[in-house]
Amino acid sequence: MSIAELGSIHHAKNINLVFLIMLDNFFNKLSKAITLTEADKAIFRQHVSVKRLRKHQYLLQEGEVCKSVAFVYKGMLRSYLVDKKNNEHIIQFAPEDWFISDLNSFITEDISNLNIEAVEDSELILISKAAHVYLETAVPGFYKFNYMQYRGAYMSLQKRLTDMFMLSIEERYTKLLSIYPDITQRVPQHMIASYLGSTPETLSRVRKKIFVKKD
Amino acid sequence: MSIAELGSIHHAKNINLVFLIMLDNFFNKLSKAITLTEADKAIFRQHVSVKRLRKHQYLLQEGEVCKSVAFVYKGMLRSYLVDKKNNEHIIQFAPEDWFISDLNSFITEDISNLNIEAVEDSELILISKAAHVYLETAVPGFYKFNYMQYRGAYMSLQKRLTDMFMLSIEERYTKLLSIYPDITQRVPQHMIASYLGSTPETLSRVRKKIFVKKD
DNA sequence: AATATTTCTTGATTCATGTCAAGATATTGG
DNA sequence: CCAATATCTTGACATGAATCAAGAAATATT
Repeated sequence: MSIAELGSIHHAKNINLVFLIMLDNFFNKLSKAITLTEADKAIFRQHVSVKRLRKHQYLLQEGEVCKSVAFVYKGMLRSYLVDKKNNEHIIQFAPEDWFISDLNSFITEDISNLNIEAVEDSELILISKAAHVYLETAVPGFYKFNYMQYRGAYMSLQKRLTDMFMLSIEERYTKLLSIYPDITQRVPQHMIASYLGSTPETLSRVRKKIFVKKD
Repeated sequence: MSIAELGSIHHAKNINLVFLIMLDNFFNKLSKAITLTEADKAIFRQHVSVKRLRKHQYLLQEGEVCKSVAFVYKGMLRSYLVDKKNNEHIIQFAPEDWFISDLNSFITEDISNLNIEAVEDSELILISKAAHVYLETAVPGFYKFNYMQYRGAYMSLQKRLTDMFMLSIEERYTKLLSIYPDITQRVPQHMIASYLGSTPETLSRVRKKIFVKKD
């Protein structure tokens, strides 16, 4: 649903207000890294759209091309892969203020093997490929933002791979608990297990062990 | 050794020539993604240095801050971590035409937990932190190059994590063989095992199994 | 060429974690 | 509020890969 469409339906005023509030969050996120002028914000307003997803609905299913980058205003999404044995492997969680997409598919326009699904009812701001390309030239700060975003994402992923190599499941779990207590509480444990590269049973046993320790 | 220093020692002409040849490789690498003017190249010549490393020498040892990004002109480096049990875990190989550093330490200037070591006698072009910052503004194309470099590195790492989740050691090994036959031949097998998140013994058995299949 | 060092292979054993199954608990929807 | 569904726990067992150890092969060093 683009802003143009929003303007044409009932209660346009309220819905526009919601749209503007959502965008404010988005601008705040960008403003932590770059400076945005009012003119910049106006350009964004014309080039992004919003989308609502109920729990279990998909933003992207494997086999499709990833057509947009999503900024999560409300709710939470997850991206995951399904292997030959039908096991899910979670790549990323994206709660409020995070971005999510299949960058590879988005850039190359190849078919994605990733699923991106709402873990909760969610509200998103979407930036299409065309908009993304346009915005990077129209708003130079956005180019800079993405530069830092990619660099940061690379460094985080490096850390995650390091943890996979260096830490036991127990250590990885307690680390996740301390860094993202929020996510670990909002998401079923079997998804945490999947994110950590383990199984629900094993994580359950790890938790039992941790809680015995603390008593 | 900076170009200025190079100019002041014996056989300056020859050494300068080597320096220029090394830089040409570096410029070719950049030119695959961006356009470099002669003026740009001149700026680079003034802000990068060269370094030779004999096999087993370090570019970076854990506990130090990563002070430069290295472009490998000749030879090969590896970056790796050492865990509590003194096992090495290889993060990256960097043969000719690749870059290597601990990006995290380089950016944040925090102490690195990574070791970067020459696997073969190597010749490098080094870009210091100050030079890197300067070059990104003095040569806008370099900023753009790094944008793409980080984005690409992120996508590659995503694939590697995916492979760790989805593929067996055997599959990961054959995939590595097909994508980087070069690296797998130049490096001892126990390092390949480490890169794949396995042990020398297990990789040896995997290879045996693969070769039996092919007969 | 000879010796030392590194690398690779193979067997025996151990161990962590996955798998399967069943029941308990919690959550959601009519 | 009850039924249906999803989630979590626990036990028994299987299995893949790590570990330990020793010898073979290859490579480097003098």
